[in-house]
Amino acid sequence: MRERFSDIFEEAEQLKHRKEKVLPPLPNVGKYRVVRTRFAPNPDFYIHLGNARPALLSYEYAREYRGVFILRFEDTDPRIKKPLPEAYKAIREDLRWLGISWDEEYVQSMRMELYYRVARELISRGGAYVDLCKRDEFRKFKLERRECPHRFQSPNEALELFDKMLSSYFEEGEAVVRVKTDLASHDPSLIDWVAFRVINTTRYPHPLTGDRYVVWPTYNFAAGVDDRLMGVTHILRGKEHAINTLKQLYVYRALEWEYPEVINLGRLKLEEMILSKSKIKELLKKSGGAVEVDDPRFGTLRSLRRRGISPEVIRDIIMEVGVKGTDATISWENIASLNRKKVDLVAPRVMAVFNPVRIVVRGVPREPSLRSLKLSYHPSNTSLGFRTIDLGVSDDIEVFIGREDLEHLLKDGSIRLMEFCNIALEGGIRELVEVRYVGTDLELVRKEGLKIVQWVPVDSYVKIELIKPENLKLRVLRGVAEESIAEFDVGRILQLMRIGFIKLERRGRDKKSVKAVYIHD
RNA sequence: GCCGCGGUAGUAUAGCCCGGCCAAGUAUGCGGGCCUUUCGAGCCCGUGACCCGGGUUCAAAUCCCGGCCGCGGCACCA
Repeated sequence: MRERFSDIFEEAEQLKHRKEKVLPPLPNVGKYRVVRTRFAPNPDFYIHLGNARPALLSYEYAREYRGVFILRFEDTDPRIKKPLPEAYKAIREDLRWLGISWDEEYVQSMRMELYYRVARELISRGGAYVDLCKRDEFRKFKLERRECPHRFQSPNEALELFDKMLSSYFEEGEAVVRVKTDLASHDPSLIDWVAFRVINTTRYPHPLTGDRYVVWPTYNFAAGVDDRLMGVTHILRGKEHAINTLKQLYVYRALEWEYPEVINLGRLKLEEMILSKSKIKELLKKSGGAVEVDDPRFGTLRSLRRRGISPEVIRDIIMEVGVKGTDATISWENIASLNRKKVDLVAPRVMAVFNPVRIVVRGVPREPSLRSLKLSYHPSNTSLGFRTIDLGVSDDIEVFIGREDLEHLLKDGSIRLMEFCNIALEGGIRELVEVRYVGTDLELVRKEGLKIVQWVPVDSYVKIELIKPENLKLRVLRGVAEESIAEFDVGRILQLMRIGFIKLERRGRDKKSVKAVYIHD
C-alpha cells in the first residue's frame, strides 16, 4: 500500500519536474500519423556527452508525442571507420544508463540487400550511374562543373556495371556509384556524390559480416534510405550534417520520396574534459593499455558514469541546453552543482585524512560515551544509520589529522576533533605532537571559532587511494579513512567530510584498503 | 575562399516566430548574512547580460539592412 503511494508520488514529482522544461513543439507534427525519431550512431567507438544530445532529445520527443524511437547502428565503413565489436553493446548500455529505451533496433550492415535494391531502382530511374573514373579525373570534371563521360550511360548499362561491382569484378577505387545532382552547385562536395564504393573486405573484414559484401553504401545513401524505409518523421542531428540533408534530397527527389523534418543541433563541449573521439583514441593508444575508455578525464558516458555523475543530471543539462543550433560549453561546476544536489541526501559521511600526521591525545576520560563513539552517517537522513568508532581504554589516544589542520592547531593552540572533543596543544612538539583533551563543549568551539577537523584513529584505519582528475592529469592521493568506509559496496557514493564526494571503486579483500574516484566537492 | 547556422551576465539558458506586461526571468559562479560538530547542504540579501552600427515604429532583446565575431561543412568518413 505504502509502496503504491510512494510510486504515485514519485510519478507526480517527475511530471512536475518535466513540466518545468518543456521541449518546443516539433515542426509539422500534424502531417504524420505518428512521430518517429531515431538515434543513429556509428559503432566505431563509445559514445560521449555530445552524442547524448541528439539521442536524448530524439527519445524525449518520441515519448512526448507517444511516437516511436529507433536505434540504428550505422556501420557501413569497414575500412576507415571500422566498427568496434564491443561498441554495439556498449552504446546500448550507455543509452540504457541514460534512461533511454528504444522501440526498434537496426544494424545497417545487416540490411545491405535493401540498399542494393534501392540503388537499382535509383539507377533505373536515371538518378545514379557507375563512375569508372580515377578519383583525380573525376575531381577535375567536378571542379570544371562538367559531366564525366560515365554520366551519359543508359540505366541498363549502369545496372550492368552495378552488377559487375557486386560480383567483385572491380577493385577498390575502380568503380563507384554516383548520385546525379545539380552540376552547377556551389558546393563541390555536393556534386554527384558517391553512394556506393568498393571495399576489399578480404583485407578489411567487417566485424559482423566478414567479407560477404564488397560494395558498401556511404553514409548519405544508407542513412537517407533508412530514414525513409523506417518511416522516420523527424531527424535531430548535429549541425555538421546540414550539408548531408541537401545531398540526400537528390535521392529523395529521384525516387519521389518526401524528406523528413530536420533539426540541426549545435555541439556540446564539456569544460576540462576530452570529448573528441580521435583524441581519446590517440591517448588510449599512446598509453599502451594504461588508460581505459572510462578514464575520468574523458567525456564519454562511461567516464561520466565512472565519475559518479547521475544520468538525471545529464538529462537535465541537455534539456536545459535545449533544441537549437548553438554550441554550448557545459561547465564542470554546473554539472557538479546539480550532481551534488542529487547525491547529497543519500551519501553517507565518513572521515578521511590525506597527508596524515599522528598526534596523541592525553587525558580523555574513560567514559563510555568518549571511548565508543556512535556517529550517524548523515546529519539529516537518519535512514542511512550510524557506525561506531572504538577508541579503546588506554590513557593516550592516537589519531591522524591532516597536515594542514595541524598548522591550525599550532597556530590557534586548540582545535575540535569532529564529533569527538576539543583538544589543546600541550608542551611543545617533540617527536610526536602531544595534545590534551579539554572537553566536548561545542559552545566554546563556536565562541572561539575553533576549526572543526576530521580525524582517523591510528589503531583502526583503512588505507585510501583517491584518484582525482586535475587539469587533464590524474593525481593519486593517498591517505587514511575510518574503518567503516570499507563496509560499503563498490560503486557507492560517499562524502568524505570537508574533502568532497567520492565513488568507491575497489575494496581490498581484507577490508584494509579502498580505492575511490573523486567526484566533486 | 565558398556555403550553412548562430551571437542575452564568468558559464548555460528563458524571452525573439506573434514589438509594449523585459530598467530582462532561472540555474551555476562570485560577495555578504543566517543556520550547521564539513570548506557540504539549506535559507536570505547582493553582484552581473540583450555583439556593433544604422533603419522601421509612439514603442525593438524581439522586425529589416550592413558589419564584426563564433561554430559547422566543403571525403570513395559517419
